[in-house]
Amino acid sequence: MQDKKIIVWFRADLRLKDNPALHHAVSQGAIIPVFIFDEQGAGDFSIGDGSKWWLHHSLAALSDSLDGKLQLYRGTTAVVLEKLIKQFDVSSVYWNRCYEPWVTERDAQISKKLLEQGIDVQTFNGSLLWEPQEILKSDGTPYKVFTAFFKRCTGISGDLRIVISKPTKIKFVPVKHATSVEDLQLLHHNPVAGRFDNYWTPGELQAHKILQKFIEYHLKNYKIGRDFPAQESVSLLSPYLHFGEISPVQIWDKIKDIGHEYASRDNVEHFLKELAWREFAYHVLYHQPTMPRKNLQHKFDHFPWRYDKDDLQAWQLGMTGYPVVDAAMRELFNTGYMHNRMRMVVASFLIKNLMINWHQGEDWFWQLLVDADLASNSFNWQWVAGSGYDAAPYFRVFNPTAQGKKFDKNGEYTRRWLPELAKLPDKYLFEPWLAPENVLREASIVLGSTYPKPMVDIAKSRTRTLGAFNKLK
DNA sequence: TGAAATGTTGGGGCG
DNA sequence: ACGCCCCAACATTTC
Repeated sequence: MQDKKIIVWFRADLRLKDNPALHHAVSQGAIIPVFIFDEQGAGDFSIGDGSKWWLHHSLAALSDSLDGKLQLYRGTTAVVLEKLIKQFDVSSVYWNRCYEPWVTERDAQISKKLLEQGIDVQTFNGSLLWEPQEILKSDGTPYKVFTAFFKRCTGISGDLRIVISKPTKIKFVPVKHATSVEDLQLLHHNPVAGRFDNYWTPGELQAHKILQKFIEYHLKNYKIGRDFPAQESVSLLSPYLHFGEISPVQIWDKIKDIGHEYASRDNVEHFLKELAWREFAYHVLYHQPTMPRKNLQHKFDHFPWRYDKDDLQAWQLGMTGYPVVDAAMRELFNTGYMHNRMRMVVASFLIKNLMINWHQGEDWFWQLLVDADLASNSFNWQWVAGSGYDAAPYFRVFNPTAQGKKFDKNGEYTRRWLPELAKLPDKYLFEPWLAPENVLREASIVLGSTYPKPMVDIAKSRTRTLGAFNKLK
């Protein structure tokens, strides 16, 4: 009997190990592995420069691991698939599910059309621990509070699927197709290309190396260490997770029973909880598809945001005059990544000191982050803004100076990204405007010239925003 | 996964 | 010895 021909449609699952769609396809016939670059329908959230950069390298890595058999296309997904199906007499299309509203909508249409044509369509869960449609409160409504969500999910954690190993042998349908990763032009006119090259190695292989390194050296101090941006105490797995170079099931499985020789229980559980926050973001996005643009708490709809292009740009480029904020924004600009605590600090500054709409920050992050993820990004911006369901209270405002003194005590992180302040003593590093003339001169700093003066008064701007908030009630 | 404002306590200086 | 004040240190409340 002739082999069944199955298209494995790669999306946010750019890996061979623990890939349900690939695994099932390989066990049932010969495959055509396909990736289609198609951003039609993404609206305001078509792929950003940072993600494009990562995707390029990630696809190159996947293509290598598939012996160059990955078929790459640029175009309308439905059209590409149908053409392939006709050309190669394909019987089945398998893929792992995605959860962005525009993607689920498109995929539902594609699935319907293919089924009507008698094509066998099978979709799988490859990207989440707990899929949103399966987790509901006893009253049938989605969760709005993390703790309850977490309790429910971990209560049924025995239901997590077993990690699937890499297919031992893959049979490919012979396909002649010349499009290479370069032809997708993901690095074409991409301003971050080159800039990010020094910091990352995308790909499945590296994802596992990084996880291993994290477990060996950093997990033991995760709970406390994760607050200090100069330390390497965080996993750095977020971009790998976003593109599916590693799955949350693989990570969860590897971490959950870690022995005491590597890390204590509270460190392990704290890390697992962070994975669960990602799940919660997907849960809320799935059930509330307007999350990327609409306040989850509607009373925020009447908030009198300022729109000031220059202020926004000063924030974007790390020229606010607050060293901790600027260091973090430069880290983002140069690497496509920002440490978690710093994300909270810069978001708080934009929203609560500059009083600029969280959408502006969301967009800038979306453009640059290599781990830009619709669910996590919009969820967390709403978290900081206070407009989310289970969000930080609105009045929680970070003070960049205090955050620096607390979490970057010896200025290692701040100096790393702000070389122009490198020679400033610790005492004034987080508030250079207080430094005496001679200290500034010693450090070769001219405020307003080599480094900006603070663009707002922290106390006054905080009061202004809190006042505006109080009027909403 | 805050920070500022306000309240309380207790030790030491001093008349 | 005692009361009073000051203020640091910590706790609580408020935004």
